[in-house]
Amino acid sequence: MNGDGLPDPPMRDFSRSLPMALLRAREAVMDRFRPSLRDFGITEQQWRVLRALHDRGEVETGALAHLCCLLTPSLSRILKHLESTGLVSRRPAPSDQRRTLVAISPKGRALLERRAPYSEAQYRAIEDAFGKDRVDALYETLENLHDALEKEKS
Amino acid sequence: MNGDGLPDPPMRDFSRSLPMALLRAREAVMDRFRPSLRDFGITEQQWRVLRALHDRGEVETGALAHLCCLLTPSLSRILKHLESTGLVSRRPAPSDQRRTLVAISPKGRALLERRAPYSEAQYRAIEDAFGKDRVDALYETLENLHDALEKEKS
DNA sequence: GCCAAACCATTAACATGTTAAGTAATATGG
DNA sequence: CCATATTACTTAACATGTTAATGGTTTGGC
Repeated sequence: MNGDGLPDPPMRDFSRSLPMALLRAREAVMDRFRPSLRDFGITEQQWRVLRALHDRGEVETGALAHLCCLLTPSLSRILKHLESTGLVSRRPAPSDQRRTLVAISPKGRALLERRAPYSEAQYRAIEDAFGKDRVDALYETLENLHDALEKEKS
Repeated sequence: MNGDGLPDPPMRDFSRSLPMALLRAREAVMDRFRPSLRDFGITEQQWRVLRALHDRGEVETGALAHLCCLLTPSLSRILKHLESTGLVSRRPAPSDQRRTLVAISPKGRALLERRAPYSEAQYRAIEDAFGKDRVDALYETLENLHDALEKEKS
């Protein structure tokens, strides 16, 4: 009871956890990509960083974190690692010494282009297994959910 | 070029990453739940464990990991922590000394029941923002995607 | 120009994710 | 029975997730 004379609403079934449902689906997808990531000796997050820099060119750390869906403390460590292995380079922004500009190196670009076909092959396998139209619809649903929840934060 | 005289297919746009789309949506959802988790001093993963044990009673470690979408090394550390704070108890299975049975304690159940209303309130807010029918449809899509990708592993 | 506030990145500390190796108990073939 | 393989869980090692604190930079008001 909760003071109004009515019982508390029952706790939802454990199977109806939205974070778990999203996580489970994501893990099923990642299972397809992990083998080639492992073969190329990089992590999922490192791949995201290389991928973003390849598309966008030189990017500030904060913007890069947002693009890759990483928190800046995580990105800070990841960049330290990628820089030490020569896959990216960093330099302070000329106009604002607080900011750091990050760019992919030729070595990083080469790694990206070697793995890309393996990644694309898995995307095709996923579309074959689930249907390209359903995958496209899922992208849209997920973006709409994200937007609906972000909007409320104002 | 790749040997057949045709150019490699272009790399997909960075915005079309299924792992990232699932992660972004999940983060938007988790942003709603993190404040109360923090207030009650437990992590998302610890909550999942308590939630599963509340529903299922005494469960073996391996089965618990599967239920909570955790890897067994992670669960091993989580259980050590939950046991040290008195929220769960462990005992060897009588029939097979390799197996460990885990159960929620009264203290764990009390914590669960105190936080549950905050969790439920956020589920209602999410359904209000996105629509209950669309949330239900998303659960089904995610489960179907999971099943379609798992089926191929045979 | 000066100082407090805001900003950007990093570091710190603890918890979990991921893969590989280790340990103890049980099942299995001979 | 016994040696072996298999199973269930734990440890280990390294990378990331999460929150708080730190340390330079810049901005804005004065």
